[in-house]
Amino acid sequence: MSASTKLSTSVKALCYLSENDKPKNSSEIAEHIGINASKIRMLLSKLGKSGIVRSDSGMRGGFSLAKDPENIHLQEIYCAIEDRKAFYLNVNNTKSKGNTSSDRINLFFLDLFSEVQIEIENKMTDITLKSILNKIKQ
Amino acid sequence: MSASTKLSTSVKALCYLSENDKPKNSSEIAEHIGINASKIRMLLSKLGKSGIVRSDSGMRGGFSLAKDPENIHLQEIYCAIEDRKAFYLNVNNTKSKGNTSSDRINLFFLDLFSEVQIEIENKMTDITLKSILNKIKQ
DNA sequence: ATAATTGTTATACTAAGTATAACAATTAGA
DNA sequence: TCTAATTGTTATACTTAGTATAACAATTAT
Repeated sequence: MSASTKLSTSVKALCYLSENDKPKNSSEIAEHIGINASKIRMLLSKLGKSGIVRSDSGMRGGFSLAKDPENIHLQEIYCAIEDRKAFYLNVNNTKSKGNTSSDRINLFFLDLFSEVQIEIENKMTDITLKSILNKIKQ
Repeated sequence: MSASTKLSTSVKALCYLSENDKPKNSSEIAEHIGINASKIRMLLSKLGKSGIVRSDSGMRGGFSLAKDPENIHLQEIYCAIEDRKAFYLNVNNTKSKGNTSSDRINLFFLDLFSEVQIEIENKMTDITLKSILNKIKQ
């Protein structure tokens, strides 16, 4: 599952949870989104560790939002489900970490991609689950 | 080869060509960059079709820059070597292209990613091969 | 003719992504 | 205490994308 797909899938699950007071189990969420229940559990388990959702094991268990939608930021969701930086881009890393022209071009691109990275992070920090809910509701 | 690796590899090749008046063949370029000659030919062939490099077949053939470094933009290089849009991100596309909440969330992310896309393109349009050469030379 | 070269296709292999299943651990309720 | 429902995690099988290289027809200078 690509980083961007994980992100959109997580948001779908969180939007669904926001519509319900009672906990929803992974099968219900999975069916609503159209994705496998194991996968949704893997994602929501991570969101649980970051304190975005609450999960209860056992009978009558399930998932529910642990915070208000206006206090859940896209950036926070992303960090919860992904280890590496958002939309990480690579350069062809040469063996030498010296100072050849190839090394310096790699550095140039790493800097450029890192700038892009920061811009994306800033953009995501400004977006809350609440604002997404407002945009998508009709 | 990922989009970002193709881009950095192409720039390495173009920088190398800019240092030389005489055409360089794929073996020389490949050895300088530390990559397979076939691969470099695949990339430079595309850059040739976009008029960024000139390629001559046959004995004493090879590759050379077809334009001044100040007239070669990163965006142009990217478009030459890549069909799809830069750093394309996906959402989990549901079967229905209807108007379910999942569909609307997909649209939200497609819009967001498209904004990011435009910002990256603008950034790349401002960067010329000449400016990269200046930055990396010592 | 010959040798060097590009442009393109093909091959073999590895890594990443996708979809799903399996099951121990946990918990509510009979 | 037993049972059924549930999470959290690991495992499996399969498909797709990425990586590295080779092969060879077409082209061209000598």
